[in-house]
Amino acid sequence: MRFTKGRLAIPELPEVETVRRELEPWLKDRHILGAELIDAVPHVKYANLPNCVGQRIEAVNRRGKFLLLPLDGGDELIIHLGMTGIVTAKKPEKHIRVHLELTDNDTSNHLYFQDTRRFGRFLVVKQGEYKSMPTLHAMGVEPLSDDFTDSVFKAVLQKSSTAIKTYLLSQKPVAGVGNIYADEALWQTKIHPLTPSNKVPAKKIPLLREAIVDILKKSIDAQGTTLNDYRTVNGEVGAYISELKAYGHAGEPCQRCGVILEKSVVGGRGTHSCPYCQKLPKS
DNA sequence: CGCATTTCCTGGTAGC
DNA sequence: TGCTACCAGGAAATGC
Repeated sequence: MRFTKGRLAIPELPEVETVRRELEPWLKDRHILGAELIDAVPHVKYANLPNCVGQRIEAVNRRGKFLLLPLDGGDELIIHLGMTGIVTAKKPEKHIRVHLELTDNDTSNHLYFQDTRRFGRFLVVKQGEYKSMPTLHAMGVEPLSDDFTDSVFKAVLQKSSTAIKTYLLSQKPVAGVGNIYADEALWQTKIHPLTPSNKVPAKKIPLLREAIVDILKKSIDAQGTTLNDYRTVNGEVGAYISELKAYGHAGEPCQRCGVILEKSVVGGRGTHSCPYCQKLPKS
């Protein structure tokens, strides 16, 4: 599969972090004056939305791919972009799910959440209470924090025999790794996507950890310098896309060994890997 | 309980 | 050209 013109940029950790940095100066310390649910959507994804009205946004934080906005009344606004979620002050023409009215101190007092494919979430919980959100509740360590060490990563990989690719996507071993970066990190470190997590060779665990960190950091840098408007679907190729070695390159020669890269399905997700470089460990 | 599979949803696109 | 069928994805729900 190739990146075709108009293809959506899937929000992974680097793009969500870019969004967070944009939202912070806009939203921090504003009061929410009104909250309107625009479209008929599964209620659970927009639970308790009216509760945010009257509260002040204390911060704009990120946990994995989730945006967490603590409110001064003890609640927390959670935003997940899913595949197509866009947070914007400019009213979109279609697919608006939420409209917030904010403190009226300039022209940016309206917030719209647009979500074409309805995979996103926009809900209010009591601060830190993620029981209704199993992925967030069981979220692993932040990859860009000092807590993401070799020993921590090794310990969590020992806990599961699930395929390493699937386990990474579960967000349990480390937060924020999506389909693209999972494929990239596994290609980089020559690990077969189906390798049981607890069978990843010990010597490769530090390499995988390092690859995840490096790729995410590099991608954050690329997003920050290349995309002028993170809110829009950008059909042009972003800088990080040109760095991809595996994702989207099935049918092309591996840049390391020249063997044709394969496309497969792992855990129900499109998976790109090199049949020569990425071998399953003998067992 | 743990792991695997299915579901949600819509626009783009391949194929006829 | 117009129609149908299918695919992509993160997280939750369901199945085994």
